Amino acid sequence: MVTTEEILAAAQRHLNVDPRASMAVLASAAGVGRATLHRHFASRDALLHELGTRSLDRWEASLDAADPESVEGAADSGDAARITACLQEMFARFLADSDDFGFALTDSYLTSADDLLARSDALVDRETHLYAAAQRAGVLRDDVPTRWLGHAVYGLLVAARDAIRDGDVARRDLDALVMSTFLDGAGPR
Amino acid sequence: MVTTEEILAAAQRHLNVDPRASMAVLASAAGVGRATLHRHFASRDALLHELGTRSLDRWEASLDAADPESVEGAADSGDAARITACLQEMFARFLADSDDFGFALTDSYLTSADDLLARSDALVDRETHLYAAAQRAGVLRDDVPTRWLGHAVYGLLVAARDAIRDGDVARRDLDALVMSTFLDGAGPR
DNA sequence: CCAATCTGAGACAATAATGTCTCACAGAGA
DNA sequence: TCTCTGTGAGACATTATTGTCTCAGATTGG
Repeated sequence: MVTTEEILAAAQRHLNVDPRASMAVLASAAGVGRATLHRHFASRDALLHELGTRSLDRWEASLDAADPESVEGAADSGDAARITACLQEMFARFLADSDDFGFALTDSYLTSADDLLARSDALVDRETHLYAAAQRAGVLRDDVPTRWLGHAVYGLLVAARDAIRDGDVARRDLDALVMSTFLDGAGPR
Repeated sequence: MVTTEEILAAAQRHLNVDPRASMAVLASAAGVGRATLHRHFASRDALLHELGTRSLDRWEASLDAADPESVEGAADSGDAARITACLQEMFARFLADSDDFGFALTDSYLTSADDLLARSDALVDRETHLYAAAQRAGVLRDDVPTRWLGHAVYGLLVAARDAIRDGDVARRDLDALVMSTFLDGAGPR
């Protein structure tokens, strides 16, 4: 028996490649009849909305894991090592999510529903606060807009997903690679 | 009168937001009747294919501008400054393309047609050679896979597009910001 | 003014997708 | 064996999309 989770995973995987995939295609991609797919999700919109919700849930959990409140405290006390560890943890979770959940942060079904969009904005704000704290603590450079850091992280996540997809980077190296590229860049050591 | 170029630009802009946009939507997005849209592009596939071709043309032109052959030569002679300038030029062109053309590098209509996919692969290889030369010349770190550098650049282009879209970075600062983030990272200066 | 050209609106048939439904059937458990 | 639940296949009406076509009106250029 195919679980709802498996259907969602298959759907996301497939929608990443072909955003126009129909319910019939999504059903067979999940190894399930079209009727069964409709038993899990009344409509295509419902499926997309659930996919968006799951993505935001993961994102939120990753932010929780980074524990922004304690980061704020650490920023005040200048505990750079603590903040670096938080960032590392958060990145690792982002990467893990993009692993087994696909990668839906900016995908189209996120920007379609207002409630998802609002939630997404709120999470962006939370994450931005974290980067701002990191800047104050001297962990991240403060000569660039704080929000740029968030975009750069997102971009590196895209890079990580693509690199794994193409087999250009081993999964076990990915966390360190992303963190190192983010902090140190690609210039000579 | 609306030119084919304007139609393509509008279509790309719209498809970036909603990949499922119908011909009717694309037509009105371009401020044009549906019949007129079909006069420019016989089918939806034809439109998508043209969009993909244009993207690859731009990409190729940017690679040409970076003049990889001379980069190869510079790598051998260790002319780091020359290579850095090539990278800078190429990035600037990439960013300019994402400006007025949208941003279609990995979009779905690229991966659908075999000829576009093959061309894309060839361009990836060319670009990879450039990064490899940069690594040999000591302009880019050589402790990471060469292909990772390409993915990282692409990710930063995504970041740049999003940052501009959200108004988080001024356009005039973008080139330097992307270059600096790529080479130096986001860690403290 | 006039002709040639291009346009948008919309009719049209063909096709694809959606959502609902029924039904036969397989497997699990009593 | 006998339910019982869930499944896949597929029929079905509805709607959306596609691609083609015609036609009246606007624009352009002579």
